[in-house]
Amino acid sequence: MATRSKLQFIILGLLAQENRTGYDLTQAFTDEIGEFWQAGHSQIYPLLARMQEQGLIDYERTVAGTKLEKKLYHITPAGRSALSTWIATPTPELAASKDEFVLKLYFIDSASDSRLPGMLREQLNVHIEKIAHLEMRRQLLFGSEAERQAHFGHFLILDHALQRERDYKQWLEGALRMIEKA
Amino acid sequence: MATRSKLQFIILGLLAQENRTGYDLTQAFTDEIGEFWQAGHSQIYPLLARMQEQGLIDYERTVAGTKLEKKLYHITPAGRSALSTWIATPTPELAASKDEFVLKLYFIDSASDSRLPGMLREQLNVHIEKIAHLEMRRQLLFGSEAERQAHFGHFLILDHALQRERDYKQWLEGALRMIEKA
DNA sequence: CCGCACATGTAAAGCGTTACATGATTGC
DNA sequence: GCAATCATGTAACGCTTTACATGTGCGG
Repeated sequence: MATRSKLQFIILGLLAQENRTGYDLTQAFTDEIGEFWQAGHSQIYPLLARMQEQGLIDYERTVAGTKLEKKLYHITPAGRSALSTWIATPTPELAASKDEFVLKLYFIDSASDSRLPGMLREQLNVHIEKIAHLEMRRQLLFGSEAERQAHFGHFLILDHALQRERDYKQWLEGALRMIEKA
Repeated sequence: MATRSKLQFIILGLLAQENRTGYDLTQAFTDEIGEFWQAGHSQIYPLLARMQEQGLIDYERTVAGTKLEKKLYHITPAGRSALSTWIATPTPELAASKDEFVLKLYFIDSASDSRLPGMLREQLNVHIEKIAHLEMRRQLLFGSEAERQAHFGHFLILDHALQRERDYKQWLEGALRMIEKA
C-alpha cells in the first residue's frame, strides 16, 4: 500500500481553493506553501495525470493567445470527499525532523571541539534570516484581523513556523553560551 | 550528483564510535538516533556494500556459535576523512518540515471549523507523550554532568528536541484558546 | 527581436518503505 | 522444542530530485 503520498492531498487542497493549471500548482510550492512542503513540476504533472484517471480531479483545455494550451484543473466531488477524509483522519505520528545540522552535532562529542563555535554561529545566521523572512510574510499575509479569520489554518501554521525558528535561535544562542563558559 | 544522502554519513559517524554489524547499525536507528533519523535494514545492507566498494568502510567476518556469520564493519581512514569533511561543510538550508498535521491545518480556513478542536486536542496528546518520552531519555542519558561533557553534541540535540516539543505543545494550546474565544 | 515568464512534459537515478525470504543462536 | 532475537540479504513499488526537452506569449 506504499507511503500514500501527501502530495496528492496538497494538490486537492489547492484545487479546492481555486482552479489551477499544473504551472500554477508548481508556483504555489514556491510562493504559498514552500514553507511547509516542496515539489517540482516533474513530480506534479505525472501526478495530475494519475489523479485525473482516478477521478479525483478533471481539467478543461483553455488557450492563451492563439496556440498555447493550458489544462485548467478542478477538483471533482470524489476529490473533495478524499480531501475531507484525509483531513479528518487522525495524524498518527510525526516523522523524525531530518535536520542535517542537528545530525552533524550528534557526532561531536566534546564541548571544546574547535569546529563547534563556527558551526553554531553559521547556523544562527541562517535562522535569523529565516525569522526575518517569516515576519515579513506574516505582516504581508496577516496584517489585518480579517485575513486571519479568512485563512485561520494558514495563519496558525505561519505563526507556528515563526515560533519554531525563534526557539531554534534561542537554542543555538544557549549552546554558544555553554561553550563559551567552558 | 544526486542527493548525496546523509545516511552514509550517519553510518560513518556510528562506525567512528565503534565497530558494528549491519544489525547493530539497524538497532541504532531504533534506540540511539531514532529521534533524529530513521532507516531500515533493507536500506542499510545494500548501502554498506556500496560504501565498502568505495573504500569508506571495511569489514571482517566473525562467527558466532558455530555457523552464524557476522560482518563486523569498521571505518577506514578514507571514511574518517569523508566524515570530517561532511561535518565541516556549511549546512546550507533546512528542508521543509513536512509535518502532516501542519499541512492539514493549512486547508482549514475558518477558526470555527468543527473539526479543529478535535484535531488540536488529538495532536496535543501526541506531543505531551513525546515530551514525557524525551524527558525520560534526557534523564537516562544525561542525568550527570559528566555524561553531558562526554557526548556534548548528543546532549545538545536532545535538549533541542525537548524544547521543540514543548514549543509545539504551547502553540497547540494557544490555538485552542483562540478558537474557544471565538 | 530578445529575454523572461508561461506552460507541459519525459528520463534517469537514487532514496525510502514494505514485503518477501532465509537461516542460526539463545534462553526458557 | 519453541519463541524471541540475532543476522543478512533481495524485490517491488512509489517518492523525490536533477536534468533533458520543447514550445508559446508578452513586454520592452
